[in-house]
Amino acid sequence: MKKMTISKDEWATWRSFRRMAEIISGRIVHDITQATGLSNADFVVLMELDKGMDGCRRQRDLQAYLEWDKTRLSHQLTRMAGRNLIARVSDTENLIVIRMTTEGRQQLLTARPVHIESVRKNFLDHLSPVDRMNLHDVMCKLHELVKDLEA
Amino acid sequence: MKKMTISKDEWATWRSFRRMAEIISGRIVHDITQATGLSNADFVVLMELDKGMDGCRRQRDLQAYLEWDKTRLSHQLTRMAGRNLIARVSDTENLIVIRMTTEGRQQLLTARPVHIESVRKNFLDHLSPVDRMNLHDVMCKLHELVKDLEA
DNA sequence: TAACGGGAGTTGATGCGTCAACTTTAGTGA
DNA sequence: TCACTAAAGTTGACGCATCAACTCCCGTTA
Repeated sequence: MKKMTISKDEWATWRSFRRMAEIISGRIVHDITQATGLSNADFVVLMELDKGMDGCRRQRDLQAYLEWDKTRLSHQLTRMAGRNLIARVSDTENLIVIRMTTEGRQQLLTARPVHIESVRKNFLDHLSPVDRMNLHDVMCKLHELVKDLEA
Repeated sequence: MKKMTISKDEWATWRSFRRMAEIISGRIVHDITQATGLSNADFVVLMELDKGMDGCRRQRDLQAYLEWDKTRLSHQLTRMAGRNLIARVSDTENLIVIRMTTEGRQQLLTARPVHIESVRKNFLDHLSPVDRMNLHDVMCKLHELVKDLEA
C-alpha cells in the first residue's frame, strides 16, 4: 500500500530536480544553437551518426540508439535533409541509409567543443567529486525504478 | 583556467541526469494527459491560478511566478481560452485578468491526485530519505551555479 | 500462388516553444 | 498638457514532438 501524500520536502526535491534539469539543458542547447545554428535534435542525430565510422546508419538503428519514436525521427530527418545536414542514400545493397553530409560533419565539428564547454560551465563546475558521485548514484537508482516500471 | 575535457564518469553523470529528468517528467506528464486531457503547460498554469483564492491573476504575475516568457504565456493562454480552461476578463478596475473557468477548475481537481500518484510512483518511490536529501543538496548547489551565471 | 500479417517508414494534423516585430498601455518629465 | 519611453501583451512564422492513419515491403503459411 503506497503513501498517497507528499511532504513539503519531497515536493521541493521533485521541483528542484525538474527545474534544474530544464534550465541547465536549456542553456546548453542554447549555447549550441547560438554557436552553430544546430538544434539539439540535429546535434544528437549527428553525434549518433558520427559513431559509425562512415557517418552512415540504417534508420531503424538510429532509432534504437536514440530511443526515439519512428515518427519523430522521420520528421527530424526530413528537416535535416532540408538543411543539408544529412541525406537519405542507397547503399551497396540498395537499402536506404542515412548519411551525414560534409556540411553536417562540419557543423558537428564546430558544435562539439561548444558542447563540452557548456556542460562544464553549466553543470560540472562547482560540483565536487562527491556531489557528482552522489548524483550519479541517485540517477542509477531512478534508472532501476524506471526499468522496473517498464516491465 | 578551466579544464576543457570531460571524463567518462562526468559524461555518464550528465547523461544520466538529463535522461532521467526527461523520462520521468515525460511519464508524469503522460499520466496527467491520459487522465484529463490537460497538457503539462495547462496543468501548471491552472495550479498557479489556483493559488489565488478566486482563481484570478494578472498575466504579468503569472509570468513572474512561472518564470515563463511573455510570448509563451500569451500563446498558452490563447490556447487554454480556446479550450475553455481560462477566460480573459476585466476586473473591478477594468484591468484584464486571467480567470480559471469552472471547467478549468474541474479538470484541475481531476488532475491533482493523478499528479501526486505519478510523482510518487515514478520518482519518490524507492528513493531513500538519504538519497532524497543528497539529490536535494546537489540540486541546491546547481541552483547556486545557475544564479551565479545569471549575474 | 495468393492471402495474411507485421515491421519500416511517411504523412497530416495539432499542440508546444521561441524569435522578431508589432500594438497598446501606462508613466514620467519638460 | 504633450511628447517620449518602457513595459505589457499580441501576432505570425517556424521548428519540434506526438498521435493516428496510411503505404510499402517482405516473409510466412494455407
